[in-house]
Amino acid sequence: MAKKTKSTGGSKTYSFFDDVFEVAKLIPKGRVTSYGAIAAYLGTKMSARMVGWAMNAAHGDKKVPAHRVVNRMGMLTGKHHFKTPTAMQKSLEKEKIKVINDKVVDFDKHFWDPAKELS
DNA sequence: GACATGACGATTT
DNA sequence: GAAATCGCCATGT
Repeated sequence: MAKKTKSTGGSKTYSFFDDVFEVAKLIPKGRVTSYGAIAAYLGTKMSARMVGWAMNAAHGDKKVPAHRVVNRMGMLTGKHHFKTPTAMQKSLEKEKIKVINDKVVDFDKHFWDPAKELS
């Protein structure tokens, strides 16, 4: 995490947001993770809310697969923030991830824990 | 510069 | 067992 703190000259008060982006980008295809998992990986100081908020900021960064990040129950809570409400589900289905009722099927199987995978 | 709010989660009552 | 509350930091007004 935070390999290179862009804070330098970065007028944009970056911080852990950058880390969240990094982790999000590392999510393998066909896998999903939760806000809390990322938060736990970055540190207890991080709360799931911040991760979600970070994703909001990630809106401008196409490289950030926000569609692979869902809440603890595997629900696509942030789909409303996408260009279209169905873009998120569509993207997941494209990766063989079934989504029913805005919820990821077999979330446990598709769950990707950065703390373990990136350990 | 202070107040309110936001893609959540865990703990406590 | 369910509902209510706190925590956490950044952003926009």
